[in-house]
Amino acid sequence: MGSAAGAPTHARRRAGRPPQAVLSSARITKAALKLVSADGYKGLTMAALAKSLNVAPSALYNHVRSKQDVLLLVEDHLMGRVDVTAFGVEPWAEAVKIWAHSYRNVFAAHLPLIPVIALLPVTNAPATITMYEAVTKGFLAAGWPSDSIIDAVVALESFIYGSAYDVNAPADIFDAGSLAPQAPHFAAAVTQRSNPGGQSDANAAFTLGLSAMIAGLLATSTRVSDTE
Amino acid sequence: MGSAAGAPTHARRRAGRPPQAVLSSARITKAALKLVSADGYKGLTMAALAKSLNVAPSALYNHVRSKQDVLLLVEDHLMGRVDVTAFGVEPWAEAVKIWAHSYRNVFAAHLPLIPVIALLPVTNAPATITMYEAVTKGFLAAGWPSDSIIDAVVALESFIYGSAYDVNAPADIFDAGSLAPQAPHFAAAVTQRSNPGGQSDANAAFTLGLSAMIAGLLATSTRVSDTE
DNA sequence: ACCTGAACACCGTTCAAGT
DNA sequence: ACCTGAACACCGTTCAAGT
Repeated sequence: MGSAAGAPTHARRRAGRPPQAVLSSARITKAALKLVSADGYKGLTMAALAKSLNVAPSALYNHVRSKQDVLLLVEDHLMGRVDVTAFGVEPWAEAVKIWAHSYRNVFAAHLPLIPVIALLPVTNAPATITMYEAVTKGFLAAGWPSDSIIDAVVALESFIYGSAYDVNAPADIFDAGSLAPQAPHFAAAVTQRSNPGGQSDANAAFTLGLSAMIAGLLATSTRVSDTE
Repeated sequence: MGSAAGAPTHARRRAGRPPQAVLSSARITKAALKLVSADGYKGLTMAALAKSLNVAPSALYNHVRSKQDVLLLVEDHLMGRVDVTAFGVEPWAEAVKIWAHSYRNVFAAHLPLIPVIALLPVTNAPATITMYEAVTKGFLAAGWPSDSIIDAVVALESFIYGSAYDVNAPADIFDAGSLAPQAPHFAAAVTQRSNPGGQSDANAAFTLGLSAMIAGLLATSTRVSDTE
């Protein structure tokens, strides 16, 4: 699909025309990702996107209905980078860990997409649907009852989205400053955190929470069979 | 604190002046909340905020450095609505559930504040620090080792933030549409979800994930004593 | 069908000038 | 110290006009 995106389909037009700027969803997605890589999401404006594609901003609206549509294109592209290969190969708990780590790491670098993933229907997001299909099959193979799979996946995803934010939290996010004397137990707990500051904090909390949720899901589930 | 916000402190000025529009953090917070209640976060602009306070937009910048500061004021105010009263009264697991439900429900109605909570330091956010102090004391009372309390709280919060988004997801978010035939297992799991569509889905996933994480934290913790 | 150019209705923020 | 008024540098989006 989309393989002929670069091929002009109007060869019957007479020659001698100025070269046509052939826009497409694929080219828009690629250009958007390049802008984000260079300048972050503040650099992803419709004007900048159009400029990078050598068209007028209004030309974009022949291919997307809104900037939200552009974000959905980028989101779906990135969902293809989430590693689902462990499902059906590794034991369920291990596969979930690999998937969750990959999922969090991909979107920790794309925080503005989290509301897009969390709130927009998956319709016309093929890579996202493919990801969910692989995950569902992994749960089914582990004997998960099918009426609770989506709830379990949603719970895990909720934790993953929140954890993606946490990756980007500054090291001093829990520094109470001058108000520390009024919250002595909290301030002490922050100080006594295993390795306070830095990204290792986010990893410690993520690993702890993920292990806990996986263990809890295993304990409360009514799975029929198990590949572990 | 802030009790004299409405009282003019320049009584020595001679009379006969036009009435002064006394701005303050408290008045800005209240006006911002009112705008959000009326129109949502799209209605919270610096211009609208200024208008509702009968000042020029530029006047706001004598009290806040940016719109982010306004959002932080609102966030801290709302954090005071999170119910922490169960800590030290109910058993730990029950107290966490009450706190988590309250926390999620407060911010499900204020999604744009989630990046603010997740990424901005708690310095000068007194209600937020007060909330963390109560939670920390609840964990300590349940025998939680102090070097793992913050990680556990961060893990729970990450899940809460993601779940707040999920409350606002449309009922058809997992409708694959025309792509359903390419993801048969996923589409079937969506159909077989206990009560597909509506907000009860979000509640089912939230309850499942929260129970799992609490059970998992209890199982893997090295708590010394326990009030349960 | 797809693009251009101009315009529209906004944003958050700055700053000289007032009192 | 705190406010006004004007301006700045943007945004996303629309639409008549072209080819």
